[in-house]
Amino acid sequence: MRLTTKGRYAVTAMLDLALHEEQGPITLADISARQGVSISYLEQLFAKLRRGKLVESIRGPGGGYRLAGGADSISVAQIVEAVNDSMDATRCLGKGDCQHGEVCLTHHLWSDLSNRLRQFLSDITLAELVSREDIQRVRTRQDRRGCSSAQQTVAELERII
Amino acid sequence: MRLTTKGRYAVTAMLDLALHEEQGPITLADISARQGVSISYLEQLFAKLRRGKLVESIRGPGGGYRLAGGADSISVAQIVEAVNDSMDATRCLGKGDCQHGEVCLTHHLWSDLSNRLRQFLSDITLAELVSREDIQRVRTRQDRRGCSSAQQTVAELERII
DNA sequence: TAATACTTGACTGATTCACTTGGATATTGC
DNA sequence: GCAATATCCAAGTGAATCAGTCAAGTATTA
Repeated sequence: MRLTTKGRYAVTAMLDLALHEEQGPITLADISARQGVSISYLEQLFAKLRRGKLVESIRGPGGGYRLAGGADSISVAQIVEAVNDSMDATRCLGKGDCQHGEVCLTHHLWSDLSNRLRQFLSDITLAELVSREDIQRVRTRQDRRGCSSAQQTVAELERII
Repeated sequence: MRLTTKGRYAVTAMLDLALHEEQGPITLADISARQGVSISYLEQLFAKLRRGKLVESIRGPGGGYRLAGGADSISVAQIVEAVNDSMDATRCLGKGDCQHGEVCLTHHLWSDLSNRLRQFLSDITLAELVSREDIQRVRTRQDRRGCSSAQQTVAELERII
């Protein structure tokens, strides 16, 4: 399980899709403008998300992308694994070159950790992320700084609801 | 929070250190031989782990590295953050270039997820990883394949105990 | 038929990864 | 003091990945 900025871009884009689900197909141009990622790069990411059956594409005018399933059926782990092609086969697995036992031991410890991390991210769905933040943002709005201001609150909530 | 093979190497090396804690200072040559990572690369990783005060070094013959604190006081999150220098300042934070509100929204959703992940990895200590695996490995020894064989079990357990 | 928007492929500069080389410094045992 | 050990440190390297560009397609709608 690898977690880089690439995965973050993918999750962010999928979140954007989830937030505008009711608006019909979303174009990459929209996501690019809102999230500050180049269209060309989004194309690459969505090609993989499409292969992973996480999004559906509608071609032609009025087309775009939409979530392949409900936001509650798409986990963060799925998104990250879709864009990070081919996780590294962890040395001993498959090749079986852990004669000493020691190599295998710590490898297994890492494997255990990696599985727990994957499970953790599998339990977090897009829907859950969005809904949690919906509640939290209204409650702690006044305490924040930098990203948000009082004027923006209304506009943002309008988009959510 | 970034998670790459670099972080995996670091965690694996620290696990190796925790497993041989009672043997006194462990040399990088030992870790290199056991974990299959080059000494020079380990040097770079341990330079950062040392700066992060996660390990202590003893120079000269008979020297090596040992955990700076107890294995129960060192978390996986600490290790990963020590070797991955400087997490990316997530665009809008600081610069405040999120006029539209939308950029900030999904950014905040990601930030929420990132914090949860960090919390998750902060709760997992080296000691917990090692002890959990100790129990698990004996219990499920027979069910596994590839990495382990019946003959290796005794040798491995001897090293643990 | 023209405009829209996805699809695919090749390519590029920048960065990171994993490693190498070549030293220097500190400590130990003789 | 001297040689062996082992950490420290800096620079550099090939390969891979990142993030983006460019240039063609194809499918759909108005």
